[in-house]
Amino acid sequence: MANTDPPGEAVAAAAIKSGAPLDVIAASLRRERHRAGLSLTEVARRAGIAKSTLSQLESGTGNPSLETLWALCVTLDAPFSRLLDPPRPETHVIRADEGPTVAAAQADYQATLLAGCPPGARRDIYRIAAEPGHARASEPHTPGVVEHVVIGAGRALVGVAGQAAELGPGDYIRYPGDRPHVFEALEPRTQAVLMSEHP
Amino acid sequence: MANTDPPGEAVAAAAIKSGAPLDVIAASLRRERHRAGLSLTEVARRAGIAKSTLSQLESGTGNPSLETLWALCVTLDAPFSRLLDPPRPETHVIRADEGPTVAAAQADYQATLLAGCPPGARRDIYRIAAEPGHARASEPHTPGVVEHVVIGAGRALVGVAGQAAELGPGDYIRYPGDRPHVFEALEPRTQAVLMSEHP
DNA sequence: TTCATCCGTTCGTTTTGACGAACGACGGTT
DNA sequence: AACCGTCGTTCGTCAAAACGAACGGATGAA
Repeated sequence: MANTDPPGEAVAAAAIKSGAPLDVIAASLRRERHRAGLSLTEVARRAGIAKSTLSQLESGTGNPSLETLWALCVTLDAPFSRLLDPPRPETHVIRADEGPTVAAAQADYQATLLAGCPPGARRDIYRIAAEPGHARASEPHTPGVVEHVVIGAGRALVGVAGQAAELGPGDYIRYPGDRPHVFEALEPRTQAVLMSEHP
Repeated sequence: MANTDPPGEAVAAAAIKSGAPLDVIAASLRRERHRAGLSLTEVARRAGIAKSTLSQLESGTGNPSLETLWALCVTLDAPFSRLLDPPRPETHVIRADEGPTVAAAQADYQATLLAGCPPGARRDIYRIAAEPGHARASEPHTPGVVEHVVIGAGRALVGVAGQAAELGPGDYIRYPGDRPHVFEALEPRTQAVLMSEHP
């Protein structure tokens, strides 16, 4: 497939002005600077760059070098990724019987997407409801993915295939998601929270 | 505090050669290119940059512009952050009665840190065990924080103070963590998973 | 063997990002 | 009023990033 979109997350790519990282960091630089309560002059001084350079960057004119960007990230105490996505938080409730069901291959395994990967985050949160039966085997995802699971009720065999652990209520496991792994309910009405974290 | 370290995550900063993002991306570019099974010439062609430029970047010589980096990220289908941190995932289990208990102001509210903010992520995962009694009120955290809660057992009143929702097993809520918020158990032995997500 | 590709690196040229000085605007003192 | 300091922008200069052509080496086909 061709890659006409920004890297990172497909969802974020769609949300943000496509293919224009310059405008994005321009806005982000201003935002982060104001968040820190600093003047343009002061930030430029601390970062060791000319304030003219910063001025142009914040106005969207310019194509900063890695060193320049790095210096700004350091002084603004902001990770690189924060300069590439906007924020937005609000309260949202999804009841136990609501929400989009993502995987229902059989009726004995249901994954509900609670919080899909928005711009700025690299994780998906699912609610898992599973019944005993065949194990739910997952193919490896993209490299670097880490999955976190906390059991809410019931028991389940979870983890990398061959090294799966038996978990009960309250138990937590973290394992590499880029290898084959399983989720097998051992008791009826097993519930869990699964977080898939992309690198 | 002074910022003599690379941005992003302090832990990563310590792990990686400090203050030298150039060497890091140099190695990352080679790694990602080989992962994609492409030649230097081919990647340069697809990215629309001179292969001499890419050659110098991969050898650690050079200070790429944002546009150049972006083009490479797109053609390599790699998020920005992947070029700045190495990988490392492993399986880890924390049993229901294990793990560092973070907050136990009273015995009726316990938060256990399951996965602290590692390099590359901006979130903490907690297991909450609470008993009815006084509400657990939290002061606002740093701006932009979002909290996610899924109830595992029992019932609880969760959310921004004044707009809290009553949740039962399987229910999910997401709310801005940078405003005062509460977690009040309504039934004995209430269990939940809480994820605090930093911007 | 010779020829044809492809690989990745090196070198000279051109484009451009970073710099520093100067600018006008604004707000607070004296 | 005049003066001071700081704000953010604009402009000319210079160093450096990106380019394109040519290079030597490895591989495979004629």
